[in-house]
This record gives sequence, structure tokens and C-alpha cells, in this order.
Amino acid sequence: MNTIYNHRAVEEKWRKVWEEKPVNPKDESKPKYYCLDMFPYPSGAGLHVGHWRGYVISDVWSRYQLMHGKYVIHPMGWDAFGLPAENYAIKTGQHPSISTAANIKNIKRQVQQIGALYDWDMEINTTDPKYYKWTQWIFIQMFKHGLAYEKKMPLNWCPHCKAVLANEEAEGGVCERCGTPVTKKNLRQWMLKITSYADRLLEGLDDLDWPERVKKMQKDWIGRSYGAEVNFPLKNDPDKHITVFTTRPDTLYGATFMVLAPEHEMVKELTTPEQKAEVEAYCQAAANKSNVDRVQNKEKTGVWTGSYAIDPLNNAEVPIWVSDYVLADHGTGAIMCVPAHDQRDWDFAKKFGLKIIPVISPDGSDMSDMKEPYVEAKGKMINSGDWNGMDSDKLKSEAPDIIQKMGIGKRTVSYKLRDWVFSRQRYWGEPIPIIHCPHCGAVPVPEDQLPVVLPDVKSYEPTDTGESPLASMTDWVNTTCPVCGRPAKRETNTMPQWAGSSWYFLRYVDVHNDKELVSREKADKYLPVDMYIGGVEHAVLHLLYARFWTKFLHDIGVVDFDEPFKRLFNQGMILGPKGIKMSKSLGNVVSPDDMIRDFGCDALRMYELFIGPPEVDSAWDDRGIEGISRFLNKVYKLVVEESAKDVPETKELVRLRNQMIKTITTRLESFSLNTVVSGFMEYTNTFANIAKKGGVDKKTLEALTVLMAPFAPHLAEEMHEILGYKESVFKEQWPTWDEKLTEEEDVQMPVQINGKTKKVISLPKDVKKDDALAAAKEAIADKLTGNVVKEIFVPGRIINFVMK
RNA sequence: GCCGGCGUGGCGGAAUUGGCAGACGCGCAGGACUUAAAAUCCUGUGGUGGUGACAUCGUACCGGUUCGAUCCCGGUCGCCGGCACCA
Repeated sequence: MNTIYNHRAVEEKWRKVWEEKPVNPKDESKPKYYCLDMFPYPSGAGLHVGHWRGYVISDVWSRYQLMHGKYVIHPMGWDAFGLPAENYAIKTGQHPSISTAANIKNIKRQVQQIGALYDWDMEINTTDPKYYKWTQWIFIQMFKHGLAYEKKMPLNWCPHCKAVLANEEAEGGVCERCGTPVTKKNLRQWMLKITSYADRLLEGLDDLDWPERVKKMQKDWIGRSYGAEVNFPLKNDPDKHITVFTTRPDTLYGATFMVLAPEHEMVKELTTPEQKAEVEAYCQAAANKSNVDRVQNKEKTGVWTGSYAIDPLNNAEVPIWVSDYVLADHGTGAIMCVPAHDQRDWDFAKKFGLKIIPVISPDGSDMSDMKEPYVEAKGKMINSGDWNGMDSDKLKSEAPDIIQKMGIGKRTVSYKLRDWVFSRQRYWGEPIPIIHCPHCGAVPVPEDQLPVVLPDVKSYEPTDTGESPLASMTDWVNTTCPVCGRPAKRETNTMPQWAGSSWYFLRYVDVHNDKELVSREKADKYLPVDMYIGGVEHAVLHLLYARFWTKFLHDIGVVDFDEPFKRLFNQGMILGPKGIKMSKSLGNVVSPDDMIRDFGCDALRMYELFIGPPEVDSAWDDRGIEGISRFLNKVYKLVVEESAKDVPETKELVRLRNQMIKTITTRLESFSLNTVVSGFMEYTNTFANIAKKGGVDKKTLEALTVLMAPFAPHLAEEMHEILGYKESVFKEQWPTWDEKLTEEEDVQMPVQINGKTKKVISLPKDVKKDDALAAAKEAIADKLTGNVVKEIFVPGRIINFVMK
């Protein structure tokens, strides 16, 4: 008999059944489980098989939870503000909302093909005014709490995107979107004070069930370092001083010069008339350099201001220099330089002939002939006045307090994290709900007037000046001040693409609420997210911003938790056939639509899992999916033919069934989804062989069907029905196993000589050591020719003879 | 440069706590069915030697610990990712 599985008919049939009778209806009597995908940007190119992977993983996990009696919250939405839609508008003159709606339609169709549990009543679109009303509301709360502020400063500017970038978007000195080297532009911008949450963002990581590498990336990005601020009085004006930040205040006696960033506010007043021309030229050149140039050229440059400061400990005169290796926005923008113990300071001192005084010696020797800086700087203090002879590690921890007591500085903490540049000079984003009044300053739009709807414009083109296209909409821009009623102007910048995604996970559980962003009752019942699945590329962008906003919303009482995502899983990418990233320009994009047509949704789901460990990148292989297709056929054939037979269960089948349930469940729990699939294949092969000899009992076929349900839901429903059930397979509880029944009576024991296996013998599982060794010796008697010096017996594992 | 991670057949990848390396799949080879092909099914498939049972080498490379190492330790090389003048 040739049984053939018709994937098209079966999948269509069950899709209809599920539509009429959802398998995961809202049920408040059950405990909730919130399993979230990172929602996609609805791009015009649609989804490729790589995008599918995370959605398949999350759906398997969701269905697995469902079969443990949970009500699963598994929503989907669209992160739809952003540059591609705007660029398309520039090219075609069509409003971005039109192309966005078309893209959403197509991608929604593709997402629905996954056959996932998504509850489309919860759908979100960040560009919907009903949604971004609350994005704007959050901004206003931040403004009211002093967390949103305006600042004019040199900012990362992408000349290609014609927009400012947050530090997180300008990693490595290039634009995160387009790779163009970032330059600086001095602009007024809206900032969010993420730095005031730095400690909580850092410490909150400890309790999260997240991949260690993501936690580490956030930790490094926040970059907390402990040290001291030290004040160096000016030689010519001892009432004034320069404050530096240092992590090594113990080396203060070795500070032989200081360096200010070119942007430091005191550069001008410190520059002497003789040095003025040179210093100004240097600062001008530094301002024009892109981040990439500044970082790539590590050859030290700099100029002397002509002034001196006084080392507050030993009253030595230290010349004040300007150099671009000091960053304006880290610490205080000024450093004390200890060339004997810092590579950069050493390079600078060597180049400009500055003094070098070693202050730490590993063994107490005088170090005066050092050929390179002693950077590890651990040992005894030398050349350090009162501190001489002290242990440097001990001094390092005590120095901040000593300095504080002396009144020349204080203990302090510094961070790499900067405040979040939150405004963009582009059209397709949430308008910032602020009105600028000449009399009242920046005033928030009253909450009852939200949302501030993004108006239609004629030209979407960004400008080189840093003005938003909205600035030309005079009708919209000109308004009245909500405080004093006099003429005022609207803020024309929009929010960055990360705004809508910083809180969307809260909205899903209460999408239709027009009174609050989420009701406290629903938030308490359904939030936070139990499992969050998505790519690792958001490790320091979206995930950091979302944590920040959640903590803020917690602080103002909107929600009662302050970490949004309890558990995080990062899936690896699916690469093109040769291990190259899939991209339209390379022409190596594999479409899920084609795969579903030829092999079916279940086959694609299982192949996406089988391709490799879910957290690792894997290369697509068109022929691999054929193997899955053969396997699904084999399972179907097994169930159809064996269920017709009415086979009694045997001891062997009971054991195999229990082993199978255990194997699949433990692999699934540890997220080893690729080996779950290979496990199904292996057991199916085993059962197919038993079927040929005698047959497979119904209970075993049922267990196999239920275990497969989260992976191949359509096929599992079909098989469940064939087995005689009227209700959905997802009404079944996840099967359990009896450990005793998994054990075999005999164990296969490898017998080794000097660690090399010579034979495998079968022994009763509770065999005694002496009996086992005797049996083993007999089995390999012909090879035991030498002197056996040691006999090793590990029950159930190994027998090894050490022979000389 | 600093900090992570990884390195296993022709390919994707398996291997509880240190205990039979290569599960499962792809590909390939041979066979069955067929007029033939496709599909399907069966058998084989790390290298070398041997007709064979078997021997021997083998988890990037060098060394160590151990009765026994893909797994632990030290070093080297390569690839990938993060940060990158952070004081």
C-alpha cells in the first residue's frame, strides 16, 4: 500500500478548523504565559526563510506551553516607522502610510502561513495614531519628570541619512543603518536621560534569564568605572581649577601634564596669546574630523595651550595641552596624564618631550630607565611623597577618600553610557509633542490633545541643515501656546525608530484601551513577558531602551515590574546556501512562499528547526527540506497503517514510548530543537521497523502524535483525527514518562584495553562488578595477553583493563 | 589592541557528569521495483591497510592531567561576534 501525505489539502483543512475554533482562546482561569516575538519592520521585500526562524521557534514554545495548560499570549505587530517607507515616499511621492499598509498586508499573509497561534485581535501598528498617542504620552511624562531635555551639542550626524544618530546607532563611528562614516554637527536636540538609570540598568541584568553574551554587551555598553575627580588649580589663577576624572588616583604624583578635549569649555581661556593661532587651528581641525578618522589615526597629535596647572599633591607645575585623544563627553573631558603608567599618555609624552615619572614599581626598584610604560601598575609606590612604600592596590582603593578628605577632589563613578539623542530630522516618525513658546519655553502638548497627528507634507526630502521636513508646514507648525495662549511653534523633529518598540509589549494586552496605555489590571494579570525571542542585533539598542522605558513606567506607577523580559532567546541567522548572508542584491534569498507551496508549512517549520542549533547561524540547503518531507510522509504512513491494525502493546513498545517522551521533552526544555527533530526521525525509523515485524500499538502512535503537535501542528491534528479523536490535539496535555519504564534490562557495556574499545558486551543493568569483569575478560580473552595492572568498572558505562 | 564565542566526515550537524566519536539528515555508491525514468524501498558510506574477522590513525595544531579527553588545564594558529584613545 502506498500511503501519501497530501500536505496541501491537510494544511488547508486544519487552517479552516482553527479559524472557526481557535485552539488558544482567551481563558482567564488558566495561568498565563506571554511568549513574544520581536515584531518586524514591514519591509517591501517581504520575509525570507531566515525571518521565519524566530517565529517558528516562538510558536513551538507557545504551543508547548499551551499543552501545559497555559493561556498563551502570543501577539504580533508592526514596527512601521522608519526610513525605507520614507525613502519610498521621496522616490514616488506616495504617502508612506500607503506603502506601509501594502507591506503590512503582504507580510501579514506570509506570517499567517507559519500556522502560528498569533492572536490577531491584539495586532499593533506603531504608526497608528491610536498607538503613537501613547508613545507621545510617555515622552510627555518623561519631560515632566525631567528626563527629556533639550540640548545644543555636537552630535553624530549621518550625511547620507541626513539625521542625527544616538551613540547606540553610531557604533564604530559609522551609521548603524547605512554604514556611512558619521560626522559631527552642532544641533539643538531632544535628549532622554537614560544615564540616570545607568546603575539600575546594570544591576537589573543580574536577575534576568538572558544569554550571558547579551548581558555582557549591555554591561560593557553602560561601562561603569569607579575612580575620583581631582581638581588641579591653575597656576595663574589659583581660584580656578580644572577637574579631571581618573580611575587611578593612586598615580597622582606621576601626573606630569594634563590634556583637555578640543571641545572643553576652558580651552579658550587657558590659551595664551602666543599659542592662540595654533590651538584654534587644532580645535577647528578636530571638529571637522569624522569619528572614523579620529579613531583610526592613533598617532598622537596635540598642542600646548601655554598654561600650567598645579598638581594639588606636590605643587608641581603641569603643562596643559589639548588633544583629540581625550573625549569631550567622557568623564570631565579633561585628564591628568601619567605617562609612566598609561600607553596613550606615554606615546603623547614621548612625541612632545614631556616628563615621565614612574610612581609604581613591581619590586620597589627605582624604574628610572623604563623603556615602556608599566601599564599593569601593581606594586610599591615610589616618587610619591607620603605615599612612598605603600601597596598600590591598597592605595588605589583608598586614594579617592584620601583626596576627598584633603579637599582636592572626591570619589566618583563614571559611565560610558551617554544620554539618548531622541530627536530625528526626518518625516516618518512620531511627532515630538512639544510646543515652543517665546514666553514659556518648551511646553508639552496637553494630554487631552494627543495624539499630535503627523501631518501630510508635499515634500518628504530631508534637508542638509538639520531641519525636519515638517518645518515647511507652516499651517501645522504655527499654533498657540497651551500655557499663555500666545503664538507659538510646534516641535518639528520626530522620534527615532526605537520609540514605538520601547514599550509595544505592554500595549498588546490592552490594545483597544483609549484611556490608558495599558490598564493596571491587565498589566498585573498578563505582564511581563515570560519569553522574548529575536535576533541578537538588538542587544544594546532596542533591549536597552525597552528596559529603560519599563523602569520609568514602573517608577510612575503604570506597571508594577521594572524588567520587561524575564527570559530572552536569540536565534541565529539563516544564511544563504554558501554561508553568505541572504540579501536581495546577492540574489540568494529563499522565499518561504515557494517552500510552502512545494513542501508545506509543517515541513518548512521542521526544517527551520532541523537546520542547526537554534542559537547558531546556519546555511540554507534546498535539498535538506526534502529529507523532512520524506520524514513527514513516513510518520503519516506509520500512523495510518498501524492505527488500522489494533496492535497490543509490548514491553519493548512501552519502553520505547517512555524513552521517546523523555528524550523529546528534555531536548525541548533545553531548547535543543534541532535534536528534537532528529529524535522524531530516529523513533519513527525504529517504529517503522517494528511495524514490519509485528506492529505498533495505538498508545505509542498517540504519544508520537501529541509530541509532534508543536512542531508540525497540521499533520499532528490530522493524525490525531485518524487515531479517532474529535477534539483538537492541542486539547491534549503534554505526555509524561515513567522513569522506571525507560530502563532496559540489559545494558551495552564497552570493554576497553587501555581506553580503547575492543568489544561491546550485553550485561544485566544491575550486574555486580566481579561478574561484569569476569564476563568482560572472557569476551576479550584473546586480547588480554599482557599484565593487567588495573581493572576499572563504572556501572552502566564502561569496563577498562589497564595492561602493560 | 581588549573582551567573548567557536574550530568534529564531501556537507548541515550529534555526543547527560570525562566513558563505544560521527546520532539524525543531505549528498554519494550499489541493489530492488520499472520497458525506462521519477518517486519509493533496501544496503553501504571518516582515512589508510587487509578478501576477511581485524589492525591502525583520526574531533584545528603542540603539549599536559587521567585507566580513559571532542569535553578539563597550558600554549599556538584560524574564523566569527562585541568594544575600540572610556582616562
